[in-house]
Amino acid sequence: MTISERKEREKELRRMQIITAAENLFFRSGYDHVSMEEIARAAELSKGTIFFYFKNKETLFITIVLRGIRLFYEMVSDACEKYSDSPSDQLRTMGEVVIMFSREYPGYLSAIRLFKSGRFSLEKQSETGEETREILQYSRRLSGFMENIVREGIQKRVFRDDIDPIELGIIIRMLTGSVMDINPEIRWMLREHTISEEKIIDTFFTLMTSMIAGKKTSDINPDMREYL
Amino acid sequence: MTISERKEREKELRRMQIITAAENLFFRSGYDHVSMEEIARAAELSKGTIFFYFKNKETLFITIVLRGIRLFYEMVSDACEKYSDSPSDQLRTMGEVVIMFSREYPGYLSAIRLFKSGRFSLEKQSETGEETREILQYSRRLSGFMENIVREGIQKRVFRDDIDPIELGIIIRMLTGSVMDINPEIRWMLREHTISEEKIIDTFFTLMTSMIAGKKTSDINPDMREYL
Amino acid sequence: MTISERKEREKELRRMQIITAAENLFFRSGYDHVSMEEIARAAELSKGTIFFYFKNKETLFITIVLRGIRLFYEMVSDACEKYSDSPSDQLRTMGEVVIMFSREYPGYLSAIRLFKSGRFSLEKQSETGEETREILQYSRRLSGFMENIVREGIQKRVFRDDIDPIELGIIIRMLTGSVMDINPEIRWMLREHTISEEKIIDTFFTLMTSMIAGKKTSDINPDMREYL
Amino acid sequence: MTISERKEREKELRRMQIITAAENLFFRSGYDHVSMEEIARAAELSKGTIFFYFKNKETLFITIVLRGIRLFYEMVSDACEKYSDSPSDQLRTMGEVVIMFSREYPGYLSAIRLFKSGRFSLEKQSETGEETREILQYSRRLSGFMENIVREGIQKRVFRDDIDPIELGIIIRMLTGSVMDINPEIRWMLREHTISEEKIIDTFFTLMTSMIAGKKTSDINPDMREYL
DNA sequence: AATGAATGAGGTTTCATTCAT
DNA sequence: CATGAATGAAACCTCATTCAT
Repeated sequence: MTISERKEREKELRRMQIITAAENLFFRSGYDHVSMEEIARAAELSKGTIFFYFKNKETLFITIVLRGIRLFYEMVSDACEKYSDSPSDQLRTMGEVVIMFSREYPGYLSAIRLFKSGRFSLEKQSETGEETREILQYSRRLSGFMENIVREGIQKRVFRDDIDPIELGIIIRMLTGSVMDINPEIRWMLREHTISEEKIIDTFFTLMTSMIAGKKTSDINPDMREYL
Repeated sequence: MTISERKEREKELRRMQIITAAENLFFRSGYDHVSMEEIARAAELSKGTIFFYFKNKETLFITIVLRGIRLFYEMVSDACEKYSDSPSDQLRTMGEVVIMFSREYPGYLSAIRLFKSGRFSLEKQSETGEETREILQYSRRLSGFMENIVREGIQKRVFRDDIDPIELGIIIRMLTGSVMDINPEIRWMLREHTISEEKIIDTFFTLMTSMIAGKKTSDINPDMREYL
Repeated sequence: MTISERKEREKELRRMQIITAAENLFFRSGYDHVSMEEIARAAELSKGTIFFYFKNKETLFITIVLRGIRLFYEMVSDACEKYSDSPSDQLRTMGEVVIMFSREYPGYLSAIRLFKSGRFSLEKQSETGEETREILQYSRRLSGFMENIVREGIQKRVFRDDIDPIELGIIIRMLTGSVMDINPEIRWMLREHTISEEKIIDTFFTLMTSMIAGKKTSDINPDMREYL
Repeated sequence: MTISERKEREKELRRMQIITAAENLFFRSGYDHVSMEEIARAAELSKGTIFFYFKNKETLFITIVLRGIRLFYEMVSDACEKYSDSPSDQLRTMGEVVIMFSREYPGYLSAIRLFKSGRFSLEKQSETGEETREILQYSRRLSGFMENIVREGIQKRVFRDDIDPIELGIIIRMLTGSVMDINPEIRWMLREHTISEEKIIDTFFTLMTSMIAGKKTSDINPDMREYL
């Protein structure tokens, strides 16, 4: 059995070799500016081999997206396990993870963004279905984390309860999204005012926390009682 | 002179004819999936003519981006002129413009996003320089609007003053960006919970306003003190 | 108008240039063993130009098939006009045309055969529809010629009338087909016995004529009267 | 010895397994549209194994052709043994076999036709020599059958003797060939006139028999006397 | 100013065949 | 014997761009 295991391992190695090469190129030049030929050269394999491992350029890319989202998920889920204290802290932790990810792996980030832009969506469902489905799963689980934090925050009366918790959850998601999305323009503004990314993000979370912070119970919207 | 004027007018007309055709196609199918051939057919002109008016496919696209950002700028500046009341209201007004734009002109929005994604950046500077520069100008002016609102808000003591106004401006920009970016995923979540886009956006601005609003220091939630 | 006419003529010339080059290669090596690259080289044009004139390798091939069948049709129709004498003679004339074609243009012949073999049929209907339809038209008209001869032969009581004229027509088509199909094997046999193709074909038509020749009218199958 | 025998048997089994799979695919989709990969999958073996048993895709195909022609030969030779009666009946019998084969094994038929079309001929002689030679042998033996019938028919004075028996033999071969070749076009005509294939073939042989039937001996061509 | 034929580099993909294990 | 990973040549096709008219 060890022999087939070794083969399995080697095959996985080759896959990684290809993925790594492809990642570098995609991250540097963008999906459209990279050819399978280049990927092959970078991986020191033949073009045919690339197509042996990945049916498509698209499939290869989506595999990378999947890797990215999986990585992000691990980071989030690790962080959530450690700090199971106050919802506020969890939220900030989550935000920190988001920022870390967006700084450490900007390539993955823009890959994920391209994937979600609708560029790849529906046509070739059958071919890439496997990975696509998995990506959606992770997305949903990530949403779950967020919702849990919000629900807990409201239950524990540390988050304001005059807002539908679901809406609050969604808005927090939107906001965190905006943090990940520190685009070149913003970056340029920061440079111009010599403000570090760390600083702005810190301020951002300070504001967000204060925004979410709890209110007196007398203000509680009766419709929302059920969530408490 | 009238004869050259007519020619000028006709030339401008042709340009518009092309831009309109290209817009429709780009907005429907995305930059990469539209060929110059198609654009020519849609504009009822020949491929050569397209290249006579636009050096490049890229230049043509950037021209459209410019149109989009100009349109956005007009909307914002119109809105700002009319409602020159309280900074809070101005802010909300601005948000509303943002949302209106993103709903009325989603095509321009994603064109702008693609442009800012770094896909078109540096290589062909010289060729597209003209338009690119203008786009940047509008971007900067838009930032200016925001900064003014924030500055005014702080001066009038309606915005919190415990935050660097520049940072506050940037963060507000980030947040408004996140609203424009109501992506498919968020949209899907909204549908699942039967929450309308209008509702979520209204809530969003309510929250944002409260976040930015000036506070008496005595109101601070003790749990949150550390963040201030 | 002369200017656009000239352009038209030149375009037609290019088409012919390509067709001629492709024909030579297809006839020499067979459809699958010829690449568009080769055709381009042979036509002294770029690959792109070939695809500008012909959407497909398939379309190019079918155009050649159409040329072949058109040529065949002209030959047949010319011959039929000249010799409007006895049906028997018409039949023999037709046979002679068939043989001439199969000897002069064996390339076209096998192209037509490949086309009819079902290799190209249904998948890309829309793309090659135009030519395909025309090919079918010619085929049908050719069948018409044959049917007319047979009908006339029966009416003039020079063909046997104890056979359903429709069946007779079909069989004659099958037989003439077999003449066109003098394949390598048969050819090899002829060489081995030092019999010329002319000789065997002459004999063939002698036999066929005697086979088709009329019978006493008393034998007429009553069911067939209507055709007379 | 039993052990090597078993191995031998198993090897033969594998061969058949491959041939059967390949046949099905070739017959369904045509030589060029079937890949070795597909064959391997269908045979539930690996690609490498296919190449172990058959040097080539071509060799594999030719093996199938050989199978087809062998099968045809068996059918003909069986039929000839049983009905050793009159040459006319033998001829009809032979025709019936031809038709049966073309209806029962259309796949083999078109494989044989492809093989004879010159597609595979000369280049790789050395590699496929063995099978090719055997195919030729069977072909020749089949011709022999035909020639014998004709010779006997003439000797027994039931076939016309005003025709060179060799020529007659060849023509009969051509004709029988035309029956095998009931191509889609003819088939379509038959359907349109609601004539069954059986009917047309019956009529065909009726006509052929009458065509071949004997003449008065006084008409005998003196040159042909030697054959009698 | 307008045309559209011509280009050719580049893209993705397929597949027969080899070979180390 | 059997496997299947690896190869790489060659296939078909697209399209932005140029240029003579």
